[in-house]
Amino acid sequence: MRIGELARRGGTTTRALRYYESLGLLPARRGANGQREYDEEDLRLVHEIRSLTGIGFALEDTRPFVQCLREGHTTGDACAASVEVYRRKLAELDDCITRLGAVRDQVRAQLREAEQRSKPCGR
Amino acid sequence: MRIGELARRGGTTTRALRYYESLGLLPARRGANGQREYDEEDLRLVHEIRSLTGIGFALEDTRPFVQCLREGHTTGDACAASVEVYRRKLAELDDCITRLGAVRDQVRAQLREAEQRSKPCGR
DNA sequence: ACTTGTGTTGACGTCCACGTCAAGTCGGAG
DNA sequence: CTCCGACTTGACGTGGACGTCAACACAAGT
Repeated sequence: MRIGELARRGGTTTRALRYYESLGLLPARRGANGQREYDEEDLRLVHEIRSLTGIGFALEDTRPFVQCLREGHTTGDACAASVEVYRRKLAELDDCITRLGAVRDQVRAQLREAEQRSKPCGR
Repeated sequence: MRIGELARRGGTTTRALRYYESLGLLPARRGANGQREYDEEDLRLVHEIRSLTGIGFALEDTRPFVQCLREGHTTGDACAASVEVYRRKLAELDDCITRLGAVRDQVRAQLREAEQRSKPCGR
């Protein structure tokens, strides 16, 4: 299959796929005419990349997962490096959520305070 | 006072202050030699901007607060537009936290699953 | 033969909040 | 006068994940 079909079936764009290739994330075989040639395996890789980035993973973070699939594992997270990324992301997420929660509380407090000042008179 | 002092006292850099000016956020008067001239009022504005961006507000979001102070109010959030930004940010934060929480749970589940697969054999 | 669709590469644009660098100007101290 | 620090402007870089455009080649359908 060519890049257009892979893009459609993978839920992305040809531009993104060429970009992935430029990062060495998704190298492509070339046909006689120089066009990129992909197979069903590549479609799996694209799905893996998309589902991970969709979750909020950076492209670099998807590399171990893709590598893992390419090594023949049935899932991208069957390798230690992928699991490590999970762990790191989880820690990042926890941290981020905690910080955002604190900020939210702070903004909430400021908002209440501002509202109090604006209508301190009856009711 | 000149830009260097304002930067030091405001806890930022001269580069940032010039950038704020380029955005029309913090216009500066100019002395005879063309140098930017600031006063204590500007320092307050800088503090307002810094404390808001420090919380995670975008520079554009600080505009109503700065404007509010410039209109003579004692706090930047004394104006309706500022309060509106509070509300919007609060909603954004809640939304963001919710989504991140869902992602975290998802990653957690995937992690557990991957760990199960890796050592399904006793203990 | 012609058009349409799909492919190719490369380069530049986007968003955000500045950092960094270059080359020059200005004021005051010694 | 010289030197230093502070100031000026402008241009380019950063990171992430592509979007957009140019200019071209190739294949299939009518």
